[in-house]
Amino acid sequence: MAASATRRRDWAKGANHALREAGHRAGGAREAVVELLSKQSCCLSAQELCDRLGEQGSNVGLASVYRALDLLHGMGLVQRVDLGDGNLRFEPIQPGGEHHHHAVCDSCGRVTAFEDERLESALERLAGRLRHSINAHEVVIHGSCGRCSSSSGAGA
Amino acid sequence: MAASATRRRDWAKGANHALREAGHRAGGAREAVVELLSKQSCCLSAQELCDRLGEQGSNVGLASVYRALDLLHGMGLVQRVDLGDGNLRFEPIQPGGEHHHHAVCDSCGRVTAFEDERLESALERLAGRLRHSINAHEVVIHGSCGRCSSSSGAGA
DNA sequence: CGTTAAACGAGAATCAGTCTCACTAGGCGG
DNA sequence: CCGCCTAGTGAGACTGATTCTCGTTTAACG
Ligand SMILES: [Zn+2]
Ligand SMILES: [Zn+2]
Ligand SMILES: [Zn+2]
Ligand SMILES: [Zn+2]
Repeated sequence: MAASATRRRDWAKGANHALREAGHRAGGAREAVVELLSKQSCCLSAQELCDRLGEQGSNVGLASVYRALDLLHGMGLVQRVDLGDGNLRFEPIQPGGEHHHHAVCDSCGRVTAFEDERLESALERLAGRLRHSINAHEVVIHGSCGRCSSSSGAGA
Repeated sequence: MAASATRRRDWAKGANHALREAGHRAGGAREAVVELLSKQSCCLSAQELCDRLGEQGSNVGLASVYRALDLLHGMGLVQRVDLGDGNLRFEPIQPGGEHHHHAVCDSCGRVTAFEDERLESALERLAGRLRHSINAHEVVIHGSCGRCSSSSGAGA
């Protein structure tokens, strides 16, 4: 989908702009993280980001990746995703609010992203019933992916 | 609520029974973990469980706590709760499906448990729309708790 | 009781994430 | 264009949660 590619490019542009606005310099490592992040369709761990940057020739330190992610997270530009395997992952937050959640297959470990409009509105309505404002929400489903559940017992 | 106390006792009984059925011996450490877990209204970290057991006189090793939790989790008797603070927490899964989710205050760090029937049914309906079976789900809300949001701008 | 292997406790090992520090380089006035 | 100042950076030390290891304990079963 071309629209999504455009959106990602916009996200990178917006993120860099926001960083400038907030008084941050244009460091190479951080821009590399932003650019790589903008190309992902789903979440990556800090280590994965660091490795991929290395493969691309940008030798970015892991600490810088964490620094950049932390900053971006603090500015509401990326969300942390915790799939329960002990590794935090990160993905861009689209300004339009478009986002997805994750389903983890407990048999094969595969992570599937899904969007669901009804779930989102259910979560919005939930806000009205809680004495707690909702800045962000995270939903993680555990179960068997289509592949594993069709092949009968889904070996652990 | 007495019903809930009964349910918790039932959970402990059921968990111990399931462990026997699965061919596990009745070890003191594991039983202590099960019993302590069954008394909690919300999730605890492994370290907290270990500390509390120590206070009660049961000198249970941290490794045994992890072992027990891992086993129980593998048997679908406890759920891991990840609130994003780097500590996994654990709580019993009630066989009846009654459970709650968690809202984290990004200002003060307080964790609030909530139950919401409508959210649960929304999640059940979601299952029908995904090519992914749902064995478990986890919802974490981030925002400001009632206390923090009432005191004006709720610091980042 | 004696045998056997699961369960246990203590501490070592691992590993994601954070912190430190000397060094590099972006931004800016001269 | 040059040099200063500080934010940004990379390597590696550090931390703390979780897992692994290993010698000891003890439940289960005859
Ligand atoms: Zn994703
Ligand atoms: Zn699968
Ligand atoms: Zn609060
Ligand atoms: Zn639920």
